[in-house]
Amino acid sequence: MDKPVNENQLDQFKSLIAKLFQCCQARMQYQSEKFGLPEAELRCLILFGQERYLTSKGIAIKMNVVKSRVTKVVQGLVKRGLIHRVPDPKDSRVSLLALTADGQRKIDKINQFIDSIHWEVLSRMAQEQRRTLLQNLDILSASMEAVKELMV
Amino acid sequence: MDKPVNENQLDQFKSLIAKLFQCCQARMQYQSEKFGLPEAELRCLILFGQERYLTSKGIAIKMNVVKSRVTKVVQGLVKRGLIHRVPDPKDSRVSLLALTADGQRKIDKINQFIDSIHWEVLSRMAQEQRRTLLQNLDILSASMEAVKELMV
DNA sequence: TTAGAATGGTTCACATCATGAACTTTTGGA
DNA sequence: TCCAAAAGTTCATGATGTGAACCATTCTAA
Repeated sequence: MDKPVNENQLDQFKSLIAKLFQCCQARMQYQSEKFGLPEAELRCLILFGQERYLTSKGIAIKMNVVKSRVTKVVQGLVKRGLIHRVPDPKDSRVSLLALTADGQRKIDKINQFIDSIHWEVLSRMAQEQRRTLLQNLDILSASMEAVKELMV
Repeated sequence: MDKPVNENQLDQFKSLIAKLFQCCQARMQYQSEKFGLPEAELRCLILFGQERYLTSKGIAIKMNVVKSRVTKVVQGLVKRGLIHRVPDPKDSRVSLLALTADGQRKIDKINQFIDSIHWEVLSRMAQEQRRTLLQNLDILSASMEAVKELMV
């Protein structure tokens, strides 16, 4: 009974996704500039919003990046005084990373900015529209996630 | 009358967008691997799907990249035998770039892959769902586009 | 209990992506 | 005709990322 995906839908979909992607990229570039941090360091810093202490390994997993890369990024953030190392009392191989006061302030400002951008996007539509949009995005993201798994 | 954006919606929205973005990124990495081309060269190659001839300048604009970068990318594609240069008869400063037969074959395969991925995502939902999704994405993309303009 | 495997990090070499300045050649306008 | 603008190239620099080699330290199994 269900009609198959047609050409038009496919093309429209491709172009919409491409636009969304570009907007996200532009936002990240902008915010890197605005806060004077390389994109990777900014992405790393944000992780500390969720957890008080992180290890290099943990960061590598969350950032989906190899551990030697994390070494570099963390060095950058330490040099900037945004995070600092504390030795892990349980295991002397690892050092725990945590925000400094400066880092906390920075992260607050960054999160505020990110929220404001997303808020701005949502606020341009009516409440009802927002609700259905989120429903649809949820379905889309599940579908994309599933296809991504096939792709490995 | 309209309720304002609430915390929950905002967080949900942020996380959905982040997921979509990651899926797109993963797809591009995968396809770069699959076709044995650096991401930038692949992105450049695809531009030739729309137009028969491109100049370095035109590529720079479409890729949103500085012209010296284009020089490098084009060199790569020429070295791989996927595109070739023809002198512009009107202006000897510019060389026109065009696909070789190999390049045409490559681009066909790549587009087929891209279509198949997008098709796969869409085909996981019912026709009616697809229709409303596309409508919603259209609204979203317009809104994001508008916010992006504010951001410059 | 102690040798050897596994784990957490660092360093280094390498590749890709990207910018900006300096430069060459050609074009086009005052 | 001369000079500014435009198209490309080259070069120096920096960010992002991988993978291999290497140290410590910790865990495990004979």
